Amino acid sequence: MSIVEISKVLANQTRVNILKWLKDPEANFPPHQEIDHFDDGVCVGFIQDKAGLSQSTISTYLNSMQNANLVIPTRHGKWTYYRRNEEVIQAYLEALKSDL
Amino acid sequence: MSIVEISKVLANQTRVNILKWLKDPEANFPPHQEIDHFDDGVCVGFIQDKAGLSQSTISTYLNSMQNANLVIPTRHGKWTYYRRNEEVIQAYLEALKSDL
DNA sequence: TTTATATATTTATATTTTTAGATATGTAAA
DNA sequence: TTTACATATCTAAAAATATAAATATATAAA
Repeated sequence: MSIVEISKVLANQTRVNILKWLKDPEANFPPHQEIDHFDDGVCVGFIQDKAGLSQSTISTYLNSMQNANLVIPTRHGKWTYYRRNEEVIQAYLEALKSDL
Repeated sequence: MSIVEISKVLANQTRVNILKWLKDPEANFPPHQEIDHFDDGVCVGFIQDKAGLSQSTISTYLNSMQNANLVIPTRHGKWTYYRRNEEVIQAYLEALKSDL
């Protein structure tokens, strides 16, 4: 986990928004139909609709966020759900607080 | 002060390094000759030497950091000294903690 | 075992960032 | 009032990023 790598992810408003939205899926997304919870996060399609960008762009963003370990993907059938990786996010905040 | 704007500054190792170095000028830079303190920060030339990048690059970096209000410039004679803007840095950490 | 759907990957273009050389500007000293 | 020096700005090229269309892949349903 590097400050610079994670800062690069946060240097884009849509990616920051995605992280914020995933803090409270119930408040920010409609209920899933396949499953009745957000335990594994939110499916890509919902995130795409909310962000208003193309499917490929959102997939690329989620991939970069996953590479930085900021989100965790879980596949259920046809869908991939993404949730926040709270430990890494917290570690980043701590690293900033002590290093920066 | 926006999370995205400041994150863009932090998305570069040299700029992060500069902020870190400015936390402890005595430890990271030789003493100034014109003045005998670091109260207003460190002159551009010292930062440039330490970073090992060109003068114009460092000047550009410092300008972008100043635009984000992360550093404060003070001119003394021929020299410009840069110091951290602790309030903005702290506000950024708080914003991240609550928003992110 | 086709077909439909969700997501990922590839390809491509436009924009932004990085970086430095050249030049300009501000200031102090000669 | 030139000159020297510190820093800023301008210009430009290379690299990275943003973004989407097209295509591929994975999975479930028909």
